[in-house]
Amino acid sequence: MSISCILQKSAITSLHQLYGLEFSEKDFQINQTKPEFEGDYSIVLFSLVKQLKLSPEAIGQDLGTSLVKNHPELFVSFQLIKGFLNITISDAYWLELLTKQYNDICYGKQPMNDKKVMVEYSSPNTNKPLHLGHLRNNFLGWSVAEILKANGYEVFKSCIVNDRGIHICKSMIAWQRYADGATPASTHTKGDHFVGDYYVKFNDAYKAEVAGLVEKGMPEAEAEKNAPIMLHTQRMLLDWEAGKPEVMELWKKMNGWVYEGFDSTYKKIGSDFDKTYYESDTYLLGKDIVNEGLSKKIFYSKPDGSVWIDLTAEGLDEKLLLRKDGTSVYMTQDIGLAKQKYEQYKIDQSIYVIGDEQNHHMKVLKSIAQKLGLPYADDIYHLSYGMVELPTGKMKSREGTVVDADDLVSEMIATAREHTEALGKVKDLDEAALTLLYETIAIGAMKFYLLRVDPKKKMVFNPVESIDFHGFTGPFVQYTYVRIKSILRKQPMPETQPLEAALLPLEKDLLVQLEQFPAMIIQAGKELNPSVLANYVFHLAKTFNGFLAEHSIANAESLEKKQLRLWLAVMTGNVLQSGLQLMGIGVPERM
RNA sequence: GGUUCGGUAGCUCAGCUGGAUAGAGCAUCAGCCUUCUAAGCUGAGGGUCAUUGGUUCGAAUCCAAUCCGAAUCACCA
Repeated sequence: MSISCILQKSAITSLHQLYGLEFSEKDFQINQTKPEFEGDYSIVLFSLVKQLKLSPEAIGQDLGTSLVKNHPELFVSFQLIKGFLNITISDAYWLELLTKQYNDICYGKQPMNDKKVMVEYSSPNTNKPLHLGHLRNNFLGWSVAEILKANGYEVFKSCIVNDRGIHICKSMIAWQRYADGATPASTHTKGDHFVGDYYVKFNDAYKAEVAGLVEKGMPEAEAEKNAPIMLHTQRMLLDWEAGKPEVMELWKKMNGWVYEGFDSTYKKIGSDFDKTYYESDTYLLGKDIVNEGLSKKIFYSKPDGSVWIDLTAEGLDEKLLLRKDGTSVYMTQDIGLAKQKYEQYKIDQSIYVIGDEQNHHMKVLKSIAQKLGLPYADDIYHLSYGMVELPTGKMKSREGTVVDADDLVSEMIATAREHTEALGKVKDLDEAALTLLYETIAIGAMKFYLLRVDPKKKMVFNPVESIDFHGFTGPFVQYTYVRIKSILRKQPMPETQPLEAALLPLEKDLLVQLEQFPAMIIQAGKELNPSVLANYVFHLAKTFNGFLAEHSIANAESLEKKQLRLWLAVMTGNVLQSGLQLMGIGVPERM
């Protein structure tokens, strides 16, 4: 239990002893004491005034005295300033924390809680390469999964690959028409980019055909429907659904190229999945649920045979679930897949990491599940994140302003190399170690940059700012870790002795922050928000650097101080490493 | 038009379950490398927390209205 929780519980007990009244956590707040005042944690007294009909000063005096009397080993003194009761925690408490936890790799991790969660993220289309938006999604999903693990959940990472449909046929048609047998290997192109290029070629050809038809006097809307290449593509989709061998073969071949490309990108950015679903396997799911809904009269048929649900009472609209020809739509298969996940993995919660443009869809999905009375309906959670924009505005594929994931990774690695070479601190490392180092820095910078903001909010990706390795960045935190490692390599650990000397303010600041790490993990898990950790880890690194500028470890005033500071360094290093790890960011030993 | 989300320093963002003089980073300016990695540290300037009203001992935070911006409201996925 964190010290602020202990303080709150103790205060509740003291208030009961003093005034005979029951209070709860909601009745008063505990804050960290502002640096300009003496003390570590503050109890805000105002909210108690009304209930106790006493002045804040009187309450503070009573409460402070009682706390110190009841727990002299924890609370050594108090100061009463305006309506704030500032409590000073004993050095013994902080020293004990350090002694017990300084070298515990698992510090901050919560015990297993028997709950199972699935986190679905990434969800690529197999007709184009991954871009910046996918990166935010991947980093978020992976990090949230790790954070949940640290909170004691059993977590399954899943991915649904959008590998079928009209858009996939588009690149297939274009390849048939224009590739003349070219392959990723023959053109030395990464498979997903190769296929993506044909998707672009399709759109160019389609546009040209539409323009041609319009020129001949056809209205635009009609031209869009009747362009030969589009009709051709639609025929191919029907052939695909009928399982026509040559279409299936082409489809498998081209998707294979894409997967090869995706695999190498995923490997580079450190994304992985416990289970991959393919839409080609799941797109027929959910039809049994439609029948169930019809028999329960939750769904209804229209005269043309299509099946709908009326959600107007929920403030939503009517939603189609089965077309008149009996084929299912996006929503139908999502309902089916939700059920499959629940049944296969016995999960208690299903988290979907999907952009906020699908808020409506996910709300409808959950609402349908609830209406059907499905047992897992309430456990469907949409982790909705905002779009990534550029300083010039939104990314638009039509205008070629989409930031490609692979390009970005290569640029970041190149920048990391430049920086590192310019500083010249690791000239003695061999080529393999250097390659690893550049990747660790580059990927760390990208992940930190995309995870440091609240996922719910849309964010601006500034290419210039993103390659800055100073300040509120991943490399800054990594660098702090590297400094710690460097010190620990050079300073032998003195023989352990009990710590008793009084803590200096900067030493205590560090301990106060280290003590908050478990609470941060819990908060990040509750909010499904890695930015909590990004902020925390940055502050901790900042505090450590400040501490290091002021106090020497090698030439500490005494052997005891040296041991204390080495332990502080070890623990700070561990916490930085764990915190970064929860964001998918690795730490180098040198940089 | 309906629904949802957002508006905090020049820029990017914290803070939002109400609490002390609103914080970081970048950018700008001024300092700090014969001692543990300067990808660092210290300091300065920079704010009508969109606007107005309300609730409260106390509001960036809660409520209402207004203004501005975004997403969405497909027999696409």
